[in-house]
Amino acid sequence: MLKNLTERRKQRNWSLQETADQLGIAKSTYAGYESGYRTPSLLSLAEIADLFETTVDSLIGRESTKQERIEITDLNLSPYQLSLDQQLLSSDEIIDIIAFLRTKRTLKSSE
Amino acid sequence: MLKNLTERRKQRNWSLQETADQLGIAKSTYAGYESGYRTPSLLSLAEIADLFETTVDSLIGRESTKQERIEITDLNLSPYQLSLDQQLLSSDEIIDIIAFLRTKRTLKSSE
DNA sequence: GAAATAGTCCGCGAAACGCGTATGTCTATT
DNA sequence: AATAGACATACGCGTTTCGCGGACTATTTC
Repeated sequence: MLKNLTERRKQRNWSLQETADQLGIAKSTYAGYESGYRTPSLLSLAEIADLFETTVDSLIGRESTKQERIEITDLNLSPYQLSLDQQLLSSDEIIDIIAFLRTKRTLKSSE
Repeated sequence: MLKNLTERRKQRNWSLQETADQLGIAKSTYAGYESGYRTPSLLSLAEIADLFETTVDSLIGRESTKQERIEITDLNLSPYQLSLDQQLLSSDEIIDIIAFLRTKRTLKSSE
């Protein structure tokens, strides 16, 4: 069940047919998504998100977790960049931090 | 095709079986997602995103245009927490990082 | 009212899913 | 060498769900 799909479309004054045409699918298919009778393929879902300028997470109603955990080793896979004193951390600095922290944690655990 | 699914799992040192168990699906099903041979249902996809603490958009490779900058000195004011190897950084560790990096930067700039 | 437009519902054939099972690889043990 | 266990990969089946075209209904326009 996609969230607010009808509202998004109506805000743009698009008909079911116009919207379906833009997505390259049948009108009845698109209508099925709005009514919840059908679930789009992932590809279609991404296209719908593009068309309505939103995220897939938003369309499927996934709440953004309040306290978001960022794994330092995954930084390059994430949409985040760390900075210190307004200066972005270089990848070398990130590597240094990882090594530094791991060393500290090893020493700490052997006490 | 889900992005970096294998890498995400391996970083957590989970086997295919463990991961599938957490998701409540068959191992071969989960393996199919990693290899790209199968596409999960939306419900499963949301669960996978939850498990790996990421967004569906990220999993399907929709680029988030936001490259969000996180200032380390402001971490306690932000909705983010940093972790290393799945273990949250303590406030002492954050302080250590700040000191460590500032020292490195000072040395670097005096060369 | 008639015609055009927009929205809803249905059932079919095709596609894709989740599953259990079989097989392969690697490591450790006997 | 043979065996066992853990993990990963591949396959094919039955079931489910999809996208589609078209029929039908509702709304708008003239």
